[in-house]
Amino acid sequence: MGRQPCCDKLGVKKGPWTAEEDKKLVTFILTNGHCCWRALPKLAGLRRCGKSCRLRWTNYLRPDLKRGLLNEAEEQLVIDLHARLGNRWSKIAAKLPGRTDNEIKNHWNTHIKKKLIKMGIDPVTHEPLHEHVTPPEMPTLVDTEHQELSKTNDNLITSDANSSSTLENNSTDEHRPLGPASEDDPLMMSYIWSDEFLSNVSWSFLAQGEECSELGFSSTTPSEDGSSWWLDYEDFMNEDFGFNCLNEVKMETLENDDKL
DNA sequence: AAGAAAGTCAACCGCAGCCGA
DNA sequence: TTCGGCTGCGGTTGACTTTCT
Repeated sequence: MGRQPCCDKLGVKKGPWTAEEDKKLVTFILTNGHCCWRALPKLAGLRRCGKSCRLRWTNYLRPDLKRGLLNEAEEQLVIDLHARLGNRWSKIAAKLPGRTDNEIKNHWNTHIKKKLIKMGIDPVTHEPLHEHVTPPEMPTLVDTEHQELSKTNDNLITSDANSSSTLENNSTDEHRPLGPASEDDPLMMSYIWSDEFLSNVSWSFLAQGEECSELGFSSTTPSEDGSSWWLDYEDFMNEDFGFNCLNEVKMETLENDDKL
């Protein structure tokens, strides 16, 4: 017998998401929120399982996500948190605004792990791998790491409002994108955050409002300009997700809109 | 230029925990 | 208290890209 599959396997698509699917998912969530992931694909017209939708949204489509590699401050924070929490990636991700557990996990496995090993530190225990091995970097990290990290972490963890800017300021990557439509993003993301798409979202607000009320979702009043859309979206995100960093994203987007 | 090897990361799988009936 | 459904989490896979030979 065994466990019931999370979704009906028949007719459920797997593999990479297409731009069309992304558009459907984003439009639906922006319009309706995610009531329950299991029902969402059907309601959104997607041939995906709810799990897949949730993952796609949380790891890639969420508007508050930072794109690009972790900067040094974030990396140090991950190392410190990993020393305390172990492989609890979601807990670690919770301390890094705009980062996902999957992203951090991948970065840990591909970059940080190797970096630590190279420095003679066991990435699992965070202890020196061999007592007699003291590479040049070792004293720097072992002796000063916790002092520095403590300072860094205090800044990063305790100040929600400043966390993003702190990270940005510490970043060595001058091109780190602030908003979702960054130069690193694929064309689809550019489209999603383009005026064309945003106007389509407004269409969706109008078109699906009736259906939403039938389903018991909260429907948002559509608006014709992008700024108002962001205000609605911000409310939605704050209420449903508790996101605070949208102000930054919003401002960035609005600034870009002004420039265009 | 071409094939192999290594690196990266999006996505999937299955388990654990929570919650309501 | 037990059971079943749902969500979230962490481990893993595999496709794609980049680097090396």
